[in-house]
Amino acid sequence: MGRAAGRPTLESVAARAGVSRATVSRVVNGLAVTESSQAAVRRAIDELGYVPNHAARTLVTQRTDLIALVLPESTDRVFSDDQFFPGVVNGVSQVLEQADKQLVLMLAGSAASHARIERSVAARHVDGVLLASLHGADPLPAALARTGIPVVCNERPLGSTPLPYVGVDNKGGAAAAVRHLLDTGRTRIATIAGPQDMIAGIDRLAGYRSALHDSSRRSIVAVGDFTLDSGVAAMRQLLADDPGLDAVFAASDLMAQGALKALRDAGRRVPDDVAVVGFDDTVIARHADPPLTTVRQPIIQIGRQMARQVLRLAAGERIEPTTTLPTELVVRQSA
Amino acid sequence: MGRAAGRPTLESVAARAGVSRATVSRVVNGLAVTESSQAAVRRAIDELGYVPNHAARTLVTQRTDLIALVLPESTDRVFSDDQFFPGVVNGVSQVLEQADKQLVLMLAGSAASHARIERSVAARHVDGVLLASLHGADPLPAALARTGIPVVCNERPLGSTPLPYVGVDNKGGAAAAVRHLLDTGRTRIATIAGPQDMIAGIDRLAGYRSALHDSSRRSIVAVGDFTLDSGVAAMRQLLADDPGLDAVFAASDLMAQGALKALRDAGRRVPDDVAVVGFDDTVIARHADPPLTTVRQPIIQIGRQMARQVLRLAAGERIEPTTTLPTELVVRQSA
DNA sequence: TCTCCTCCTGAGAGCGCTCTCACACTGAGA
DNA sequence: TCTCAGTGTGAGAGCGCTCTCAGGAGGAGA
Repeated sequence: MGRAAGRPTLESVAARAGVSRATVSRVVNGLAVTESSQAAVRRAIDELGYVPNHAARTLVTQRTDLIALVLPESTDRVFSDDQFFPGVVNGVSQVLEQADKQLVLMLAGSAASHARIERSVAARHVDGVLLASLHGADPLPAALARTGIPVVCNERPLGSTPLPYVGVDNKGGAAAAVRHLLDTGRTRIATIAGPQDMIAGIDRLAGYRSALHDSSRRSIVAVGDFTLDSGVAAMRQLLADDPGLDAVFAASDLMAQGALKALRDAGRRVPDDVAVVGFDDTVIARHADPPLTTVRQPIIQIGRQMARQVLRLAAGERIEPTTTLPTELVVRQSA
Repeated sequence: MGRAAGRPTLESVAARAGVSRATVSRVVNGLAVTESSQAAVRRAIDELGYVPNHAARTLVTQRTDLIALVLPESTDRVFSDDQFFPGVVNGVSQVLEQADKQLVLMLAGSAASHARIERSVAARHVDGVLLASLHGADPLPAALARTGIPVVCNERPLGSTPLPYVGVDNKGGAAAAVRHLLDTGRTRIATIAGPQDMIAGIDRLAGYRSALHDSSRRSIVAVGDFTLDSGVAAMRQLLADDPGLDAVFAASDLMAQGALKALRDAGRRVPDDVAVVGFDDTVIARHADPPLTTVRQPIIQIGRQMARQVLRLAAGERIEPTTTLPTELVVRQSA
């Protein structure tokens, strides 16, 4: 081999094909070139096994072909609770793969990692950022927005920074759940709400309230934090507050599962004594005992749509800043 | 501002601090420099908000500071089943964060993504690769090994390519589970094995067999694929094969949960009629009904150790190619 | 005072790519 | 035959950094 050690470069391909570096670059990037040089270059590329040097390209184009997915939950909780993040990762990764971008995962558990992410984004190590699971007080969205890099959130960010987001119809889904309970003859319908510093928590409670309000029933509310244990605790609380309740809408499947457990412990039968509806439609719901009636949200679609939006922004296109995906009631045996 | 538009460069910092580019570079990289230039440079960096350009640095150093985590499961299944991957991601990300590396997530579902990953790795877009959840026939490990890039696997890869790996004591854990069942007076102990093209499936079955063999009991085996549904099916099969069995060791918590369901459906009480032991100690185990006795594997540790090993390799250090982490029996109510 | 060694510093090359710009070449129209 | 578009191509600069190498300053030893 005449060439020096190491990977082949544009230069060596050009030499072999008998053209200039610029022409090889054109072929690689799909620009206009005569049939004959095209063929010569392609052959040289194959023979040499040439692959463009990503860093060199980034240096001049200012594109990194990297998209960050930032999960600002505490590192320990991110993946352990429900199936939401995995689903989002899945959807995101499908779209990025098609666009030939890579997914950089950043877990923003500690303050230190917060700072690190900000630095990394500000330094344009990535072309865009996907931000999931926002809490109310989180300063990260605003900080990232200030860097001027495209940011797309999962759910409408609380606080004053307007950022494009992809959400689901939490309110409509919750209302549909409550209406289902009303339609099946339930009269004292409680809810286990999610954390009130997250949109999913806030809007699902609002949906519950509005549907109940329409039927002039009174609301019975306990608040959890989307975890199973909090669902157990909240259900106990509700039973203590109103032993006569005959239905409960939980703002997550995990909390619904906790409710099932607490109800079983309290000797209530589901759905005979108390009907239970969850939210999310994760695997948990299908495998619960009894299988859970729940509100499905299209998790993978959320990921896909977030990725599509951030790619459009990164490409300089304008986008509709708000996407709301539909939710759908899935009736199983618990209600 | 005197400087041109865009982010500050080494050049502009140097100008402001009244030193050369080389000196600024030394400060940034922590090399020897006099106190006074040190201070001047640091001030200039602060005032300008300078952050090194990653691409430019990569171009010359040949380091990308990126580590890939490749999950070669089918894209749909990766995250949906158990809590294994999330845990690994968590551990990996903790270590990478400390080392100031970024995590690139690559889901290798389709053949196309396989090819894309190989190309990306061969082109040295990453400094190292972490390979999780290998199946027997997977050609990816060998292909990646050929690129000369550091690769660390989760579990000993099947096939002829010797690669460094971080595994757990599957055999010992399974044996401990079976011994516990024997010690508590069980005599007809079945197993729901995992897929036999994965080390975790193979070794856990081997552990079951060896412990049983030592006590000269006969083995009763059904094979699942680590999913809940397969656990249900396998348990039904086992009950049909041997209605008198009084214990079952499942090679994953998810399959154990499936077994619980099938046992309940068949009217058997757990642990009174049939004792059940799982493997993994995921959240599922704690929340099962009854709470699952299971073999804990230190999932986060696996991730951490994999990351540490790949970083060492990437730094040119030699490593012990094999790490086996201990497993531990956690006794709850199901056995 | 002179030499030698040590330590810090700056100049400059070069990493592999893209992209502008000017030039050559073709064929159409005058 | 000459001009003028129009098209493809090559030369060369430059992206922002690291790193080698030579030179200059300062102190120690003769």
